[in-house]
Amino acid sequence: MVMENNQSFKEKLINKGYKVTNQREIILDVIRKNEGKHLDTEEIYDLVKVSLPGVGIATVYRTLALLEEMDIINKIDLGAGRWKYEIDRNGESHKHHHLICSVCGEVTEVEEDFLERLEDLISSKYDFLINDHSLKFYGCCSKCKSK
Amino acid sequence: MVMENNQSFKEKLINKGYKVTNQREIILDVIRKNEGKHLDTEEIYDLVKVSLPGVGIATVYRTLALLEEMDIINKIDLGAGRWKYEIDRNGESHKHHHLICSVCGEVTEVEEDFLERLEDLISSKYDFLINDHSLKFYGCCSKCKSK
DNA sequence: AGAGATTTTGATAATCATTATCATTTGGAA
DNA sequence: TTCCAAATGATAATGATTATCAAAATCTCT
Repeated sequence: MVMENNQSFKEKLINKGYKVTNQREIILDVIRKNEGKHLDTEEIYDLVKVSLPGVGIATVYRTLALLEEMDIINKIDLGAGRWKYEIDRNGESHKHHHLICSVCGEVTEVEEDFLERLEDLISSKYDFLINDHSLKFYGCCSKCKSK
Repeated sequence: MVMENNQSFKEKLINKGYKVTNQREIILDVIRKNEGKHLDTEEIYDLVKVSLPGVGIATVYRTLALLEEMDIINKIDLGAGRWKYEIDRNGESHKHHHLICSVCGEVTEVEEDFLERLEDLISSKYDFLINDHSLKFYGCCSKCKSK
């Protein structure tokens, strides 16, 4: 029931005056063990129920909001009403882009950032202070192309 | 009640076997007259009621879906559950980006596209056929900066 | 370890946006 | 003008998320 690298999570909860509960540990564990997939709330709920059959969906919503507030996870908006949760990597989540396959829905991460020059141009031309960006490419992944 | 440049809209409706109604003409007119603003369904509904007090919200939803299907408007996903409708410009809607102010919510269009080189890199490296992209910058607009 | 104060949880009601249903009205061809 | 299919408006249904609240669990203090 207890998993790797959650000592710091426990400490963070205690430091903020929150209580350490089985539900919170298991929900974070499910997100950690499924990095790379893009799970929605219902899918996280189903996976948590494997370890904790009596868990309520409201607890999943509450815990996801808590983890987001604590900067442990980020809610990544994929557009078109789709999103996923992923572990926060020291605020570096904006350093990658997403390829979203319109056929199978697969989401691939592009671990690069070529936008610095464009950001400089835009922030001077539009007098806009850029804090973050989101870049998504929609199309057809290699697997679906070959079918 | 009748407005400029809706001849082609009438023709398109007739060509597709749809009927020309006051509701459809007024809803498209409201969207045309408010280009640049980013209206959601409720705001469009309120503006349509000025000319057509008895209109139902369901008709607004139905007509927006119809206009989208006919490629007359595009639903632009701004992320974080926000979106706007804009007139389709021959499929060139992806040729601009959006600056979204986190303070006042203002949406500014950036009428440029610097992503061609990046698209080439990504499509070869990831074997992904890119049909469209979405690029959004989040931050603070000039008006909010000066406050 | 046990009692007590407080937080968290699970069940479920409430909410909000959107979609479906259906009787009535309307557009447009004959 | 008549007639039928399509469109509309009112409202019920839906689905996702949030709020409520009594019961259970956590953690502090002894």
